[in-house]
Amino acid sequence: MARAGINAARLTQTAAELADEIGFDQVTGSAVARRLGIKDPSLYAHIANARELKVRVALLALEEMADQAAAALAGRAGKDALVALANTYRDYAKKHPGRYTASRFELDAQTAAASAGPRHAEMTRALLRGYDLPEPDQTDAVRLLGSTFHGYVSLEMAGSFRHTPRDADASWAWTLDTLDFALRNHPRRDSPQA
Amino acid sequence: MARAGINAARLTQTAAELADEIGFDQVTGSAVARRLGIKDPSLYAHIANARELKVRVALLALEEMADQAAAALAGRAGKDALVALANTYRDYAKKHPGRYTASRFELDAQTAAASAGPRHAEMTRALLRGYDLPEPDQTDAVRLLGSTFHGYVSLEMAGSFRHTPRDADASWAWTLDTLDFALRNHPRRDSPQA
DNA sequence: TAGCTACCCTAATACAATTAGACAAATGCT
DNA sequence: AGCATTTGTCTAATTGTATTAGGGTAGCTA
Repeated sequence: MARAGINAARLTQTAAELADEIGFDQVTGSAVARRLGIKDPSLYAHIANARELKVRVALLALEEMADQAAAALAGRAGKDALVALANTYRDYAKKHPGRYTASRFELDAQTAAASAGPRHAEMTRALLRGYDLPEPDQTDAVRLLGSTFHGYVSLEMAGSFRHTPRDADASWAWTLDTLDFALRNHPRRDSPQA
Repeated sequence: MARAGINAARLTQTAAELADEIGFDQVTGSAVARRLGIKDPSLYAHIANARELKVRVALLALEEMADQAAAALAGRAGKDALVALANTYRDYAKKHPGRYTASRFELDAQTAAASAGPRHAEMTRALLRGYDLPEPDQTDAVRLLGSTFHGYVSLEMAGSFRHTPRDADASWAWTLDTLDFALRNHPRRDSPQA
């Protein structure tokens, strides 16, 4: 049989496309093999198991999002930067729902540490420098922003906002306004007294 | 063969327990049947398919959380109520991680409408009356709170906060402080001019 | 060009989901 | 109690996914 020219990157790419089409949870090694015109067992020349395929899609998504976030943040600060970062995630999820879901796939500690995951936290932290928060508030704010962005995107993706007439874009804008307001005006922790 | 005394409720209960032990994604009809000492095909006398089992666990979780939220909110208002509601979700997720994950399982529109899901939104809305927001801000705030609560809980559950020394409880408290502050002080939309 | 390695295949196993059909247990009617 | 019906469980069988073992060849390498 002729060589099919498969490698782990192509499997990952195909799995990512499939995820966006049919949902990350529906992605299966068999489906990927089928789409590439190879037999299931051939997968195992390139990946260890089906889980690795999902992990690779997760890593791809984290990296794509981090790259897009970095591009969106370039040259921006303050609320501008906040909005740019937030929209990067939301837009990515709209365009690549399967990959976005993949990005929430649970990685083991080492894989997570080596992934683009930490870059996201770093970018959020960088953005927050514009708000001049003392530690540990800055860390808390990183968590608040990550939580709200992810929560909003995932609820919206799940359709939770479709039952109320209010436009999801408008609520999103209001949410970002509110976060910006809160971070700018949140009572600062007492500075150490003299 | 003797009757095993199975019904849909017992299947659901068992599936929920299993979810908390091994993770919602790992719950399988076979595993539930195994635990109950029956054969796989016997499941189908009680449920239509494996998806229904997951849907039922999701509905159970939504209802348990709604009941606990209602109890926690009783007699509270303002920030007190906000904290009580938020902690209900976070505590439930800590105690029942599999069920919590199940509660995010995507339901079709009709099932979702008939579920306890809407109660959650109503309770959040009720709580927000203490903040006296005009519409559509109130709706936006419902979405903000839902997003932040869910986002925080799901990131924490996924271990995203374990890599930074800052205590997750402390960040949570700060987050709730910040939301309360934002909702109390957020610039109100202009009232209609005379 | 002989051989090595990588890659793809077929064959086979195991587990999950599901359907069909047999049969006994519970239920209910008379 | 006696009989019919419904219900709950089983065995057998099918399909799809994940995975291992082992064979054969394409294409590089010496």
